[in-house]
Amino acid sequence: MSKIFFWLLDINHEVVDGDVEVRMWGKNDGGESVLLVAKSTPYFYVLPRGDDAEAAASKIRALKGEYGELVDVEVSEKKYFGRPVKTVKVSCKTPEGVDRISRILCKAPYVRECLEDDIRPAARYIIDNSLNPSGWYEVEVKNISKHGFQVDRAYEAVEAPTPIGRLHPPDLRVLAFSTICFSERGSPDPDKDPILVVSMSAGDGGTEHYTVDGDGDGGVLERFVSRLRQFDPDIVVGWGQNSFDWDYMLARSKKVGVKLSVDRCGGEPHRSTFGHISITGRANIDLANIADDMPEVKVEGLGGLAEFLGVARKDEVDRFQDVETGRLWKSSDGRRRLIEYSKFRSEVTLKLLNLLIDYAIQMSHLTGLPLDQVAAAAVGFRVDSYLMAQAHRFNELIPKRTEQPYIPYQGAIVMEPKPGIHEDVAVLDFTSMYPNLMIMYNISPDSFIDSSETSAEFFTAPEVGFRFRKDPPGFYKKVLQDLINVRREIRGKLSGAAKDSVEYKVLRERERVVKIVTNACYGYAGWVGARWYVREVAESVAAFGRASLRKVIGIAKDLGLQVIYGDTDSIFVKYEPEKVEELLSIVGREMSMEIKVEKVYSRVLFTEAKKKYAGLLSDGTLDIVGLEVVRGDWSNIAKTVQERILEIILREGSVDKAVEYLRQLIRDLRAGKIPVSELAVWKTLTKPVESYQVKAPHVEVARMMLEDGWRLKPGDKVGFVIVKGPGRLYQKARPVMKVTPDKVDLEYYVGNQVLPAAMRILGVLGVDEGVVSASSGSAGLSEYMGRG
DNA sequence: TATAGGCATACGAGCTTAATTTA
DNA sequence: TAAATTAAGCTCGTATGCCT
Repeated sequence: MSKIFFWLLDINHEVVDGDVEVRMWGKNDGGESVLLVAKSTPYFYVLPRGDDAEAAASKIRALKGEYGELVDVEVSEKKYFGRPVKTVKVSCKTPEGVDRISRILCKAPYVRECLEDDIRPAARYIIDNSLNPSGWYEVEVKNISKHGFQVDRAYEAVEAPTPIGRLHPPDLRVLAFSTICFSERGSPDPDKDPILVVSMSAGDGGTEHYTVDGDGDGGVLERFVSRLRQFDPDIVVGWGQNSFDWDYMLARSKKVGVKLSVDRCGGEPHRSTFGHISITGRANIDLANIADDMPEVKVEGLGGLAEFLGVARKDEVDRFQDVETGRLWKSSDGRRRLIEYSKFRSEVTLKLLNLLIDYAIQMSHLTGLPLDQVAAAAVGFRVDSYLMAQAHRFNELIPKRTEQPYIPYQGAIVMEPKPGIHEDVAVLDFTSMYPNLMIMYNISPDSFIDSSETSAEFFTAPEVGFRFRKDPPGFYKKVLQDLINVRREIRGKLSGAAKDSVEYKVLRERERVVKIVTNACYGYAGWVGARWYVREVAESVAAFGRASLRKVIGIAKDLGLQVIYGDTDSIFVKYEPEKVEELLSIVGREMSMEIKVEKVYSRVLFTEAKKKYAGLLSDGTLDIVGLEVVRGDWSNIAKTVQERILEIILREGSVDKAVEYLRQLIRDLRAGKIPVSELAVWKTLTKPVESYQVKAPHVEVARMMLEDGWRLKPGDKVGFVIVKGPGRLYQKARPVMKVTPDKVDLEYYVGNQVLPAAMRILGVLGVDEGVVSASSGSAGLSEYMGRG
C-alpha cells in the first residue's frame, strides 16, 4: 500500500461481475495519468408513511428473498426540509436494482416517498465522499493491473480520497481539433459526404492535419484516432463538437468501418448527462458551451469568441461557410486554403481553451460537476449540483425534481426616470442584495412556515405576507453564508498573492465562480425545475428587495438628496458627497445592509424609458446602458449614429452639432455612401423556422438561406438587409451577403433605423424630427438642462 | 437537462373607422 | 346618395434582447 497525490479529472461507473466499480480518472503529481478504482454500493432512501421506520424496514427486508438485487436495509436518521426524519436506507447491487426496487417501493402503501434514487453512482460517490472534481487529493492505494486501459498507473482506492489544499492544476495534456466536411449544397450528410480535413493542435506545440484521399476518409479517421491515442490528451477541445463533429465522425466511422476508440477504455465517445458527448477518462470540452454562458460575447461563432478574447479576428476564424467547401476542395488552391483554414481554427481553439480553462476548472471544483459536464450544464444544474453536495454535509435528504406548474410572481421595482440631462450623479448599489436578504430573513424552503403553523418566532415578508422561522438557520442561509465566507477567505489570500503567480490566477477565478454561484441562488430558488423550489421563497426575497429599495429611497429623500432613478438594488442620486456618506451609514445602521457608491457620472442623460440611459463617468468613459447602441438587433449604422450623438451631447454639450452630424449622415446614407454590411440587422433564430407563429424578416431570410443549403439551427444569428420593393418588411428582407448596394431600400434605413435611434436621444432634448431635415436652429445644451 | 422578473421596441395580424371611389 | 373599396389607425400578440 502507498499514498499518492491525485487530481480528479473524470469519473464514471461500470458494473463489473455484478458489482459497481467507480472509476476516477486523473493525474498524479508527476503528470502521469492515473485510474483510481473504488467499490461502491448504490442505495436510495425510503421515507415511510407515518413515522414507523422500523416497521417499514422490516417489510422491505422481507423482500430480500424475492429481489436478489436488494442487499441491505437499515434505518437511517436524516433531515428532510430541516425536520429530523427516520428513513430506510435501501442498498442494491446495481443502479438498475435501485431503479427497479425504488419503482416498486414507492407504490407500497407504507411508503410516502422514495428519495435520492435518481442519483447515479459517480455523482453518489462524489457527494458521499465530499469530493470536488478538478481538485487535488491524497489517497491510500493498492496497485492493480491496468487491464488495457490507457493510463500510466492504475490503483484501487483503499479509502476515500482526502482533499489537500494544493491550488496548481496538474500539467494537463490538451488536444484541440477541427473538422471540415464536404458540402456543395445543404448540410453535409454523413451518409455520403466525407470528412475532408481534420486538424489537431497539441498543447506541446505543432498542428497536424489529415486529408481525404482516393480511398475516402477512412484514413483520416484512422489517423485521427491514432494521433489522439498517441498524444493521450486529458482534455479534448473543439468548437461545436457536442452538437456536430462527434456525431458526424461516429456516423462516418461506422460507414467506413473504423472504430473511433478514443477514450481511455478503448471505447467510443457517447452521449451523456447534459446532452454532451463524454469520452471516458478524458474531458471533452466544447468551447461553444462555454461561450453560451458568456453573454458579453455578442458575436456568434468561434470567431466571435476569438475576437472577444483578442486571440484572432472574426473574419480570419470564420473564413468559409459549409456550403463552400465542396467547391473549394475541387481546386488545388481552394484545397490549400481549406487546409490552412482548418489548421488555423484548431490553433485558435487551443489558444481559447488555455484562456478559459482556469474558469472551467474552478466552476467544476465548486459545483462538484466533472470538468466536461460543467461546461455543458446550464446554470440551474450547476447550482443543483452544488446544493446536493451541501445537503449531504448537513445530513439533509435531497429532494426530487418534481413537475409543477409555473406561476409567475412579482419581481423588483424599476423607477420612472427623470428624462433629460443631469450633472454629477452617483449610482449607489446594495452589495449582494438578494443573497443578503435571504440570510438576514432566513428565507429558505425549510424555514418557510405554511399557514397551519403559528408558534415560532418568524419574519414576515412585506406585501406578500409569507413567514419564515427565525431559527434554526435554513438551508439557503447556511449555504449562502458559507459562500460569502469562502469568498472573503479567497479575497484575503488574494491580497497576499503575487499578481503574476499561478496562485493568484487560480484564486481570482475561484473568487469569480463563488460570486457567480452566490448570485445565481435567488434565480435558482425561483426556478420551477430546482430541487429546492418553493415559489414563496423567491417571491419573498423579491418583496424584501422592493421594501429595501423603497426604504433607501425614503432615507435619501429625507436627507435632501434628489433621487433620479432606481432599479432593483440601485439608486441614482444627485451627488452631494456628505449627504451620500450619511446615507451609506444610515443604511448600514438602520437596515443592516451595505450600500456602495458604484460609479459617479459627471453628466448623464435619461430617456423617458426605463433601463435606457447614457452617462459620462468621472474617468471620461462613455457608459451606455440599454440603448440601441448596446443591442445586437439594430444595424451598425443606427448604433454608430446614436453613439456619436451621445458623445457630442455628453462630451461637447452641443445639440446643434449633433443635429448637424445627423443631417450629414442621412445625406451620406441617401447618397449610398454607407457599406451594405453596416445596414444589416442581425437577429437570433430562437427556434426552428417552421415553428414560428408570425412572419418576420429574419425568419423569412433564414428560410431562404436554408433553401440555399446553409446549416441554420436555433441559436444562430441571421443577418438581413431590407431591399426596395412593395409589400411587408418580411417580404423585402434578404440575406445580407446577397444584397448589392443598388437594391437597398435606403429610406427604410433613414426612417426606421437611423432616425429612431437618433431621435431617442435628440427627442429628449426637445429636437423635433422635422428640424433634422429643415434648416439649422440654434440651441446650446444649457437650454435643455435641468428638465424633469 | 430553462436561474428570476421588468422593460422597451418593432412589426404582424386582425379589426374598426375614416377617406375615397364607384355605381 | 349609398354602396364598395381602400387607406389609416388602433389594439393585441409575438419576438428579441436588454437591465439588475
